Amino acid sequence: MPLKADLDAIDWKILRELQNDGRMTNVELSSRVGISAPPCLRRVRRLEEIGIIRGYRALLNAPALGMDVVAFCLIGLHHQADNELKTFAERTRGWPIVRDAWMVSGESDFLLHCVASDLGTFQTFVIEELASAPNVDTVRTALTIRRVKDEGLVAFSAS
Amino acid sequence: MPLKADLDAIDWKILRELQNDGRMTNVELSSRVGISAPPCLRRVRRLEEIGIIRGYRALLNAPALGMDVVAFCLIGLHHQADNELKTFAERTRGWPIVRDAWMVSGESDFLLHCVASDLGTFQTFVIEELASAPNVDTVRTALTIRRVKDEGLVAFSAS
DNA sequence: GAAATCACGAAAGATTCTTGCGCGCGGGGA
DNA sequence: TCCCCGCGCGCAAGAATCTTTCGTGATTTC
Repeated sequence: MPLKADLDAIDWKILRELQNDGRMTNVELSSRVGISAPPCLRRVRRLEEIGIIRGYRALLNAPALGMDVVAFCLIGLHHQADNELKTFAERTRGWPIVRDAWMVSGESDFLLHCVASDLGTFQTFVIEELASAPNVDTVRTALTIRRVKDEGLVAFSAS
Repeated sequence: MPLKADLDAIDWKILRELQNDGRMTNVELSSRVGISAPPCLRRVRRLEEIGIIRGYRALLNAPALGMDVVAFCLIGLHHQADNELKTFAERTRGWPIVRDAWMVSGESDFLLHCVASDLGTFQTFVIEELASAPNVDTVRTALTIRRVKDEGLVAFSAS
């Protein structure tokens, strides 16, 4: 997985299109980026193989699935030694309510993106699991009201 | 977009599979969930039409694309009247560095997920755009060190 | 109990995927 | 300058997939 891959303008167009619609057919994609289907497919395969494209995901509507609570938690630990950080990171992977987690620098050590069916479930999780976990010092919570912007991870210029 | 759709066990399996691999072919998907291809495709189309599936997205490797800085910003506003919130929400949509944004309740009013090519770009954005924006009171920043967990938005039981 | 509704699965045509191959373009080296 | 080589595109064809149509069986409704 090279940290710097040489991508031309067509590669960037492919990435932009697949970030907007990851299920687009290859012929549609090739038409949009201006080449024929076979080289387009070869480029996509290459981008997958070198790790530029990490995978594909359906985006789900959490409220419609009965997941009414989306929240972020900022966690501060008592001790930030390397193995302590790894231990907590491993713990987050065992909590289904935690969907994404980041180790961060700043006022907190971890940021957790949480989804739960209702407020009671989330509060129980925060009190009985999160705040009770070893080495956890502070837990700050931000309940989401609504999503305001939802683009892919990488921005593309308007070319 | 009904808030409560009636989904059976097969629908849930479909959602789980497509959340893990949104580009899976329909025959592969139908095989995994245990039905034949035509009804499987009809179910996927239905899930898309009623808004359970919001779309599909390729997941990109930001560092490999020269995006070395991923950070979260917690924003507090001076005034939280409805039109003030809408104004700031609209502003976030015009900032390419901001990839996702949430309106939140708690100590802050907004949480921004930001991606930039380097620290200088990000700092310039924070100082000259974010903190300088009208009505912005506080800006707290958490630079990410690494991603610790990365699942889809919705958790599925092990069935 | 009869009729209607619903969803599944087989079959077939249309579309897409995937591979193999020939061509043209651009970059060294004699 | 000319030749050779490597790279990537696009055509074409076979394989796989998508998508629709239709018949059947199960469940529900009246």
